[in-house]
Amino acid sequence: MENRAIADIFEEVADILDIKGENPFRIRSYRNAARTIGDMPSGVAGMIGAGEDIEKIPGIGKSIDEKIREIVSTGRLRFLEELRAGLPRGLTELLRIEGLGPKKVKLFHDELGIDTIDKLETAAREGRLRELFRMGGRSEENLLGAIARYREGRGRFKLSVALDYAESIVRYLREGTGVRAVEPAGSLRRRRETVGDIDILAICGPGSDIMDRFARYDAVEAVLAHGKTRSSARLTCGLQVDVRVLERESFGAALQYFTGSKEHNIALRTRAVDRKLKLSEYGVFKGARRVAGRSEKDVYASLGLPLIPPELRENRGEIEAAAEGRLPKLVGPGDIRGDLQMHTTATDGKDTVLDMARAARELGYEYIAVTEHSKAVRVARGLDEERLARHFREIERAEAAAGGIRILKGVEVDILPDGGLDLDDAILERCDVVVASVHYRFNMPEAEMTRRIIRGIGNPRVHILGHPTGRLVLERAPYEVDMAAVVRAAADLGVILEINAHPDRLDLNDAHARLAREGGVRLAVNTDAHSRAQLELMRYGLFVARRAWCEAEDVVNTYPLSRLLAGLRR
DNA sequence: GCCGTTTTCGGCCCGACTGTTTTCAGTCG
Repeated sequence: MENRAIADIFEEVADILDIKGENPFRIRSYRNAARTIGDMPSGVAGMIGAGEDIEKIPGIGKSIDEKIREIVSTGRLRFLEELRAGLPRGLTELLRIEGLGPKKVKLFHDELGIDTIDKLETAAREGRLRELFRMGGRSEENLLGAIARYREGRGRFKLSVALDYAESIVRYLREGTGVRAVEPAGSLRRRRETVGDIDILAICGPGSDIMDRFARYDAVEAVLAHGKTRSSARLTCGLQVDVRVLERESFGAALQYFTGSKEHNIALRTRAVDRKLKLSEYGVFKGARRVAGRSEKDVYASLGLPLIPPELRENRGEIEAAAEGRLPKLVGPGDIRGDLQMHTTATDGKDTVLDMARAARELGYEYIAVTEHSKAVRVARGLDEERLARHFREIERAEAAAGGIRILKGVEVDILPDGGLDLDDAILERCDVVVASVHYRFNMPEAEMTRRIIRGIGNPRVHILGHPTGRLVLERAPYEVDMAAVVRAAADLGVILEINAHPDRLDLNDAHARLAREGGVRLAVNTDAHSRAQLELMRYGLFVARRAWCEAEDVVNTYPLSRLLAGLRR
């Protein structure tokens, strides 16, 4: 039984208790437990099998411990089945509609028998909802809009898309009159792989035109709200952007608050309460007196903490680590000395080896590895043994011509369905860097895919496992693979796992990368660039590495060339 | 339901906004 499945069961329990109007703190306990289990890197089922004490995990007490054991041993939870018996299945789905919470779901169900989204839509269209207590025509309109958005299923955007817009809007707003500061916040600032909307905070002097200026931004499709302190607009791409104007005295507290995550903020406010303080978006208060708020650093300091990097603010142990002075020194762009996966005109890349090498040198790199596809990747005109050998001579010529950068001879060899590799050992022996990846036959059962990958990296010529789950952000689910088993194998074999920096891949994701790091596996952050310009996508991979708590030491392409090469030989 | 440097009971994060009201419940982040 997967952690995800156990977490989903507790989420459903919480949803039903919510609709039933149960004690909100009891409900929160179930939601906390769901999140804790969903985030855990190792399988709860396995831990129980190994005799570990689940009840020791914070947020899991006697009752939930017993329920987890029941789920793991029987695959079911009687408590949930009893709860379900009391109400129609569609009711919990109604909670997913924006603006609809447990109270209204219950009201609609009790008064009008609404238990599906279709019935809700009909009732709203027929104007029957406005008959109910505290409901009106406006509420019906809003619900119809929310239903439409829910059905469209949109709402999240890739970080790269949102970041491009956010950076452009921030630059644009900073040029306005009377604008003192503009900073993006939200999940964007935490560098989550997808974001739902963009939050921008500003400090303005008197007579500032910032809100009018924002409304005139050329990608704005519709202004949804236009006030003195908060404006909201939808861009033509569908992204919603909120701009808030704040007082300088509370800017740090607001930046902290709007950066989140919600879970991090709740934990932080609890810490404030423990210290007889109150934390809100306006500052840290002792009674009525503000003791911090101007900068984020002050806010954290007033709670006895160093500044916690935004990427870590997920309430996944960062507050405890900060309190104990063991926050990681996160890897950053300045640490990167090279890039270990890229493609050129020899296969499906747009630029030559020499162009790529010169562009990498411009970025200040000491080395790159050129890693063409192998022959199994037909669409990319992948190389066979003979063409790869000829390609190595081109690499040598390019290295001489580029001057001052080492071009490692590499390949991205396919891991075939049976776990064999797509090229002879003899040619792989001649490579400085062998990346092994899966590119087709994704729909295997988990056990088979896990065996395939572990056998693939078991070939001692392989140095790096490329994009280890094959997912494409918001487009293609990862293939089914037991990542904990792959991490154990990589640790035993000394194989490096890749964080593919391409913003469409970001694979490994943050949770898996952290699992790898904690399992003693080293990582490589590679762009998989197919053009010179794409070499600059490195930052997205670094965002993932940072969210995974990685330091420079965890990432092999921060090493000087000699250390890198010494570490690659197996 | 969980938790404990106010420790086995009595707490549990905070404030704004919306739409409906004439004083506020529900929802959101």
